[in-house]
Order: sequence, then structure tokens, then C-alpha cells
Amino acid sequence: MGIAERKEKQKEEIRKMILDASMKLFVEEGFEKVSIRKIADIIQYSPTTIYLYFKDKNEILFYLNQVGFIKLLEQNKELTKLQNPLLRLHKMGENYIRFGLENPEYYDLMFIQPAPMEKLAELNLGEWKNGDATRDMLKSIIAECMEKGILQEHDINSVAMAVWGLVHGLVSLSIRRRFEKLVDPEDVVKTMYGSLNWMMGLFDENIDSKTTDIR
Amino acid sequence: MGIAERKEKQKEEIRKMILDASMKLFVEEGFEKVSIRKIADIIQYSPTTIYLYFKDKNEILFYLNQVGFIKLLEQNKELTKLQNPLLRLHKMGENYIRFGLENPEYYDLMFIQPAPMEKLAELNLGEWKNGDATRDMLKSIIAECMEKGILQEHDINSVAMAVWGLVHGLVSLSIRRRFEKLVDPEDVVKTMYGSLNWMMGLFDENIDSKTTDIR
DNA sequence: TTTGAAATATTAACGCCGTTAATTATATTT
DNA sequence: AAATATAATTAACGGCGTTAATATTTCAAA
Repeated sequence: MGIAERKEKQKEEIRKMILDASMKLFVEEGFEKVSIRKIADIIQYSPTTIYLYFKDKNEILFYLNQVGFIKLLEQNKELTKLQNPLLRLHKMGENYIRFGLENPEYYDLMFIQPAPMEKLAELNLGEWKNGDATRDMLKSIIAECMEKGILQEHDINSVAMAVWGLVHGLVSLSIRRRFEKLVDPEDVVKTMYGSLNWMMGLFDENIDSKTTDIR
Repeated sequence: MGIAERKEKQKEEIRKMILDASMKLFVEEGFEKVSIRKIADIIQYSPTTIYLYFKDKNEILFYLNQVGFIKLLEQNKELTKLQNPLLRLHKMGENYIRFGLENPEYYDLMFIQPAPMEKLAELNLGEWKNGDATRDMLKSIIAECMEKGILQEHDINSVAMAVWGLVHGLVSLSIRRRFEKLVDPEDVVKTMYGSLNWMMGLFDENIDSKTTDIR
């Protein structure tokens, strides 16, 4: 009997409608404008119906959040081609900054808003595929840099936090317009990349240059 | 005629009541719980009365934001005692991190929320005493480091952005619970300071150690 | 095929929010 | 005392997430 099956399919269809509608609102008006009531408007159901398919609004935001992580991961795929791990680290940082500047709404959801992490804790998935992948990538690149003597041996978590902290700090301060008094608005982006460059430069000067000649 | 004067005083009193009430809500329940209606409850006026004294809610948040900057500036006063500018930079970073961790609500308002910057733009004050002071301090310390050869000559804005970016990144990712999957929750704070330390270490190793012997 | 239960959807409502318009009460000036 | 300016209030608009109660539809068993 394929009837329970078909029902499941229908249910899945409506779930998809809801997520599609939320995505539409998200990309067209920003994540703050994603509301249960507006989603309901779009899919022509009453607001309460949505609660038959999702526990609450955060569950929908969590989905959008995941889409963001997939986008980010995709950008980073090309990195595997690069042999020099320091260069890979540098490019990963640039990708991160670019992603944040080009997708501020996703970025907000992924790294600034409390909601998705609350949902993640609520779901208590021990692992979290998309988020974990990005972090693991960062850590393994740093580890590789240390193995090859490009970076001095040091607590990997501290270094990972520092690198992530730097790029996140740049992106989030920029998104939230905190740089505009420090630097001419049209120079902000350039200066951000300059900051990353500068930090990467510190690495280079720190070691005998042979190892990084590949660049 | 001291009557217009007295009136002005009364008006100022009510303004103060409003700000005091908002501060009470802010410190007791966090800035998201600061609402016009709750302020009105506390001061025993109707919500609309508040609009006779403040243009909108953001104007009240902007005040709280400024109080935060004053608190931060106060913390940094001791820094002037330190002779070594690199050490001063390090301490300033530590202060910043500590401030963020101890006052997450203020921090949120000052560096994460969009609202205050929107209000600042709206007011278009060419300068902005409290915010500017912190930035200027950072830049002048960096400049001094370069003059004394402790940091290599480089675009000051890039370096300032990098340093600020790093500490802001650390604090904001921590506040928003993004580190908890990277590092054991109880180690987060320690690792954050470790990150700052690590970056400062990069400076040190980069230059001949004579100049930093003072430490 | 009718009946009755389970699944699906809706309406009404609760308790919030910021803000504006219209109205009433209170001072001040003429 | 009357007119005017100031201060404060009530009522209302349009928004929000969410829950409880009610209605409708679907579908298996009688």
C-alpha cells in the first residue's frame, strides 16, 4: 500500500513550499522580514498550518542557515587544488570575507544571530555536518602548516580561533557598519583584504622563506 | 524669568526617568527586553508620553550605547601608564575582550546591533566623542609601535582593522556561542586570550628583541 | 456505503511590539 | 476668565510568534 507513502510525499511537498517561501522572503527582503505570517501569505495557507510542519520559526531559520553553510563549503572546494597550505589558508580567509560581503544576510544568520545555535543546541545533534566541515577544514590546514614548518608549533585551537576571529571580526564589523568612521566607506573592502594580507605576511616573515617559495 | 528654566528642568527630569528605567531594564533583563511599553510601566506614564521626550526607541538605545563606551574608555585609562606601546596594545586587547565577556549586553549594543549606528548616521554628528576616542587610541598606539620599530611600517588602517577585527571576532563569536563546537566550553575564554597572545607573539618574533625587553 | 476516527486546516485569541492620530487634561499667558 | 500653548492620555494601526478550540477533509473499518 503506497498510500502512507504518498501522504508522506504530500507532506514533504508542503514542507518544501514553506521552505521555498521562506527562502524567497529571505533573499528578497532579508532574514528579519521572514515571518510565519508572510510565509503563510505566500503559500496561501493560514499561519497556524505552518506549525503542523515545523515546530517553530527557528526551525525554518535553521534550514536557511544550513543552505548558507552549503554555499560557503562550495566556495571552498577549489581550495583543495592548492598545494601550499599557507596559501590555502590565505585563500580560505579571502573566500570567507568575500562570502560575508556578498551574502550578508546568510552571514548574519550563520555567524551573528543567536537563533540557529539555539536551535542546534535544542536538537542536540552531536555532530553538525555543514558547520563542522568548515571548522575541520580550517584546523587541518593550520595543522598542515605547522607540520611543514610554515607556522610555528602552537595550540591549534588558539590559532584557529585567531584566524577565524580575524576574518569574522572584519566581516561582521563591516556588515554592521563599524568601519565607516575608521576608513573611507569605499576603501573598507580593500582595507579588509589588506588586514588579512598583513596577518599572513606576519607568518611569512616569521619563517625561513624557502618553504613558501611556491607562492 | 526662571519659569522656562524650571520647565526645562522638569523636562530633563522626565528624560532622566526614562533613561534610568531603560537602563534598569537593560541591566536586569538584557537589551532586547527594553521596550517603550515596559519603560512606560516603570515610570508610570503612558507609552506615548515617551515620544514627547525621545524621537524613537533607537534614541534611547543610543544613550545606553554611549554609556557602554564610557565604561570601556574608563577601563582603558590605566593603559597610559604603560610605556611599551606593544604591551599597551596587548593590554588594550585584553581589556576589550574582558569588557565584552563581562558586559555582553553592552557589547552587543556597541558592536553588534545595527540600531546605534543607524541612529548615529541619522544624527549625522560629524564626530562622535566616545566611539572616536577608542579608535583614535588604537591607531595612535599602533603608530607608536611603528615609529619605535616594534611593528613594521604598514598601512595603519589595515593594522588597526586587523587588531580590532581579531578581538571583536573573538568576543562576538564567543558571545554568540560559535566557539562551543570548536573548543570545550570551559576552555573558550582561556583559548581566546591564547589567540591574542599568539598574535602578539608574532609581532615580537618579527623584530629584534631589544626593543621589547622592557616587558 | 455509511460511520467514525485520525489527519489536516482554520478561526479566534493571547500577549507582545513600535508608532501615530485624535482627544482630553493641565498649565500658562493674555 | 478666556484663550492658548503644553503635556499626557486613549484609541487605534499594523505587525509579530504561538496556542487552544473548532471545523473540515481523508480514509480505513464496519
